[in-house]
Amino acid sequence: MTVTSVHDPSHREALWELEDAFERGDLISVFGRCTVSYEGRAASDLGAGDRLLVLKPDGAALVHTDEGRQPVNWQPPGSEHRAAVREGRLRVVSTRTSPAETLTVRFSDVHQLSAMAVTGGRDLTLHGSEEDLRTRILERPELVEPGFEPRETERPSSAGPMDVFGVDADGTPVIVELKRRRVGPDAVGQLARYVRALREELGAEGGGGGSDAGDSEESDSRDSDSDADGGGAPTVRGVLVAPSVTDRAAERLADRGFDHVALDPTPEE
Amino acid sequence: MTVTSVHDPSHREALWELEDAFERGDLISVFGRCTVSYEGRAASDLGAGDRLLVLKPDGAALVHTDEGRQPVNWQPPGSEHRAAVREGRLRVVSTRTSPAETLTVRFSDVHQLSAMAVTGGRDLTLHGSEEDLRTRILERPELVEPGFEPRETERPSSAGPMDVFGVDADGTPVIVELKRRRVGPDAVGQLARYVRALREELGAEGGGGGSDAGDSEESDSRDSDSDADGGGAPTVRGVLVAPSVTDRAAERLADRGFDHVALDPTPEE
DNA sequence: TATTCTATCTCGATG
DNA sequence: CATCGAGGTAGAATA
Repeated sequence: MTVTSVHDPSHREALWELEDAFERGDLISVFGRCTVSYEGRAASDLGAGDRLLVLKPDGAALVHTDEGRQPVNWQPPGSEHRAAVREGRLRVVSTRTSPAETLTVRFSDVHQLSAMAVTGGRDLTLHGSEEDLRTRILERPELVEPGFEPRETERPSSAGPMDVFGVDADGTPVIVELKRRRVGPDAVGQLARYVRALREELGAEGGGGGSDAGDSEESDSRDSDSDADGGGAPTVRGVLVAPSVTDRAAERLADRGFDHVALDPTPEE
Repeated sequence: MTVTSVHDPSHREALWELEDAFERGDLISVFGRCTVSYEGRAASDLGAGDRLLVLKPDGAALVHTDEGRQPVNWQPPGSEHRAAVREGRLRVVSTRTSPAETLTVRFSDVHQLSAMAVTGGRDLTLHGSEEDLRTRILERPELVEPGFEPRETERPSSAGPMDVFGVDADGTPVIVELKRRRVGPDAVGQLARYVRALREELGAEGGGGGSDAGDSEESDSRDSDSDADGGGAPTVRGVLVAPSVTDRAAERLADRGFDHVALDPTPEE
């Protein structure tokens, strides 16, 4: 049988089952009353209570209470689990290095322990991610605007890689920033850095402007005012593609002369 | 007994136990072979495999494989769990609204089902958080620098509340930004926004300068060059308190004339 | 290994 | 309800 399970075991019985399960590489769940302490990147203590301890063969450990999506305490994958009986009580310790951290679970009662050998089915297919959005736009560029032609994805710049780079119907360079969900002002800032970087790049190429284009990501009002269509700086358009934007983000988009295209990562159902 | 547990139940038996456990408000764990599908903020499908399903009385649902700290699929607290047998198979569905999302787990085999009534011990005490760092600095301001006097925490500004605001030995205003761990350039940007906001505020108060101090968070090189000690703008110092900074962040700190104080949230052991 | 960015982030505070 | 920021964020991609 793929599952072993003991109900109200003694602490010693629980220890035997745990060690066997570690040996087999099982996925383990333990119900019991316990205290939990953690020390590592931070430190925490949790008093006695009924909880669910999950131990995975990859080294992950999770302590769950009856509330919340997050475990109340945990240990990341790559940790090592050990179990022992001390003073007649089951104790499970999970440790890892870099950073050094330790999770200790001390049981006063073990109510139920189960272990299962896990096989197969690790291939999750997720739809509706930012990559889906990129795919969708490359297949149907007119969703951005009529006449838009994608030229490159992940085009490098001094401000990092742009999501999509292309030209509009007039041949003007367009930088498209993709977000799979509603965005705040930070996304506009990101787009602004790309636009500024490309303006400097094209300016340097065509005429006088920006030197080696290094670090100053946050200065934007150097060649102020004539942002939208070319004074001294070359024209580069910025388009933010996202399902929606916050009010602040909309203000900033308007300030910068950028456009927003409302688009979901998945076709409307 | 606080725990009920069935080994290799029929799908109908599993359903009965589940419904009883829902009724009692138990914390539930189910081992079994299943497929999982999610639809809501995104969409995903997961083929057949052995997994652990955790159902919480607060509505949270977690599907764990043998790897990773994160569940492969989940539903947040506030969802509603329902169970049924369809075509002879146990099916668990967890739904919530706003946003509308649904998690469906279809079992081909149920290996083990346990349910426990959970009591007590929800009071986690965590040490080493950003708040600990703030407390530590307020108690020992000299850790920032000799002569530093904290005046306010969470002082409001047009760029949001500052972590700690005070004055240095010369009476110069100092903005302190706290981070509990190693920081990148983003934290410097955050600090820069506070400093700029306060300069505008003080400038408007004292003399001519900045108008209504609204949105343009990312322009910084307006009164360039004489940043560090007063040209036209009033002098405001920025100090970043964190255990360490990345190279990029260090460059930016130097550019802005800001200081870095290396400090952990907890006293060295 | 270290850094950067995304996430069905989660979670809490706040307007 | 939306927004904002912290997190022992986790996890992936990248240099």
